[in-house]
Amino acid sequence: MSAPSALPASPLQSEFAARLIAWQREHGRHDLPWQNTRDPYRIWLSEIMLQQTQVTTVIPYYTRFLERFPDVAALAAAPLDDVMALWAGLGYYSRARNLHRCSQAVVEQHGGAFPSTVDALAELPGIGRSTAAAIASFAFGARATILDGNVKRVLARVFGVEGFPGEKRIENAMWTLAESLFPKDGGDDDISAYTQGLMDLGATLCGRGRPECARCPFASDCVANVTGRQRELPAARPKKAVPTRRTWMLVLLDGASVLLEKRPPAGIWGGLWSLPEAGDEAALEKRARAFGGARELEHLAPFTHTFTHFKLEIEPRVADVDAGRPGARLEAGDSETEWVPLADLDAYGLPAPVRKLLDSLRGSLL
DNA sequence: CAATCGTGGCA
DNA sequence: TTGCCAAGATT
Repeated sequence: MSAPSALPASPLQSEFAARLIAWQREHGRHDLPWQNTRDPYRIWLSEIMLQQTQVTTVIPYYTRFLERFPDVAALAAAPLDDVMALWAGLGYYSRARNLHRCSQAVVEQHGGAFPSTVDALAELPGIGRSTAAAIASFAFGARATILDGNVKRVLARVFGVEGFPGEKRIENAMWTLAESLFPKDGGDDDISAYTQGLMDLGATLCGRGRPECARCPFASDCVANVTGRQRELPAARPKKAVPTRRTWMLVLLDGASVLLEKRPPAGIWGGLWSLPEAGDEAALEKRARAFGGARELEHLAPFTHTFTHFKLEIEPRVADVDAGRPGARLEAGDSETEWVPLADLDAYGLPAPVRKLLDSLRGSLL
């Protein structure tokens, strides 16, 4: 076990864990909904939801999810559509698909009990190295370090790690550093406090905006604080141009029912229900006719939805089913479609902008 | 290994 | 208003 060659040795390395554990016990968070349990199911669920997602966003989803699926067997037995509906709005929907697959793997391959080692956990869908370490350390007291966004920020500042942490070489160095800092001894409670302390320090005192260095247990040793470079560490992500895509969405109404189309299992909004789309006005008119819609498409106000990697300009169109036309209310093509009463939309997993669009429409129609 | 994959909050 | 990115994993 040697210090990472790319990083300078710090006198802090031997004291880091003990100081962090003490700080966590005194000043860390102890009452989040997924704390004060060693149930690997609850811990796993929270860790998956918290991937790239802030605590305040997760809490209501977590509560609802646990009510509906109180244990891994209940989740494994549920239809994927039900899981997607509960996940809708939380984003990164591959997490929900992998969550469902993972629950079934736990039931079918592990007898319904989560494995207790980092390596076995990391074999499961949706569980990578850091999430495996979080679950294993919280639920089973395993001696494995996490490395999430909080830890990267703390390490970059305290130890002065240069370079963008998303870059492979920098991330590798941080894994080595994080492992070298893990407490050499201590029981399960110490390990939990340590792992939680890494997260708490990054999420509370050492946030991205204005770190509260005066309250930090590492203030006197922290490279960023001592050199006044809190704003420059960790290095920012390299900027990239954000491309714009454009899509036409069809709100096809039959009375108080709307036509939904299930999205492909992979790609953006994979596995959610959405509105039928087309790449231009004429193609959407053609699709509307194929579904039994009237010829005239009413224009609604276009709007833009911004993703991390691109902007999507949405051109919404509304049409009614042409009741007098033979073959009205068809379900054409090989895509999966359903007519859904507007009052039942809550049971369907819709993309956030589609949810907003239909909610506003429902308000004006009813 | 760099790109992909959501959404909402906040500076 | 715009930019930035949060308890990352997968391909």
